[in-house]
Amino acid sequence: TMPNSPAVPSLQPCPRRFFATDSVSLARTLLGCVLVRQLESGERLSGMIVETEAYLGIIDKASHTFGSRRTPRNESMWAQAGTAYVYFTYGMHHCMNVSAGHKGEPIAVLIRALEPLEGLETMRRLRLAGGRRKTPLPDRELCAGPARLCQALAIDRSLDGLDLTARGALLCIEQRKSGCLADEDIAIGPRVGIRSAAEWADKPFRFAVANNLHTSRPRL
DNA sequence: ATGACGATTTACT
DNA sequence: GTAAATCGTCATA
Repeated sequence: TMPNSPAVPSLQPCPRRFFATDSVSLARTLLGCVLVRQLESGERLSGMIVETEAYLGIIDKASHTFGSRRTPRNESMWAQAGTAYVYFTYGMHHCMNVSAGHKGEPIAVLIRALEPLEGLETMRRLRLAGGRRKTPLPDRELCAGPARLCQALAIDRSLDGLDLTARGALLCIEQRKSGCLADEDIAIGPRVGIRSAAEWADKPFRFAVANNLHTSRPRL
């Protein structure tokens, strides 16, 4: 894809201050931004962020840092804003978050779905390589889920702790020069896959680009 | 050392 | 709708 192709909006790297806010605000402003993965081979994979979830830290029963839990695994959630927090779960899946707030405040935003933009062919190959899928893979399922997008963009624990604002980083986020989405273009609902979190499970901390077809199930 | 669990995905009934 | 796949992580001992 050419640098200023009509398919990709005009972009600029998100600066530190973009991430240094509460996780609900960041979850909303990340919608429409582009997650870019620079492969070691030099190839560029990217997709527009179309679905996110906010995790509010020590008070949030659904958060990995609930009750100030601090372990080697979740250390990146405590790091400065704009740090990648990649964790491994269910014995086979990776999920990617972006830390928010400030250093020492363990809040983050989970990236749940992307609309693929660059490197679709490589994404398809990566998605087939890891999984045990037998049926054909539609483009709208390439990155429709937190573990699916990590598989498609080759994101694993080796990228945990990465500074997304560093120049030339293997992983970074770019924002549209035209600004963030309008409120009416954002769909809101409860977070997915949270057990035993009672009242926190129902809070409206899941956000998606309204009417976008590349989001995960259940649709908002 | 051991055991329970998980911010998921896939296939199948 | 249900269940299996699969193992790092963490709490308990």
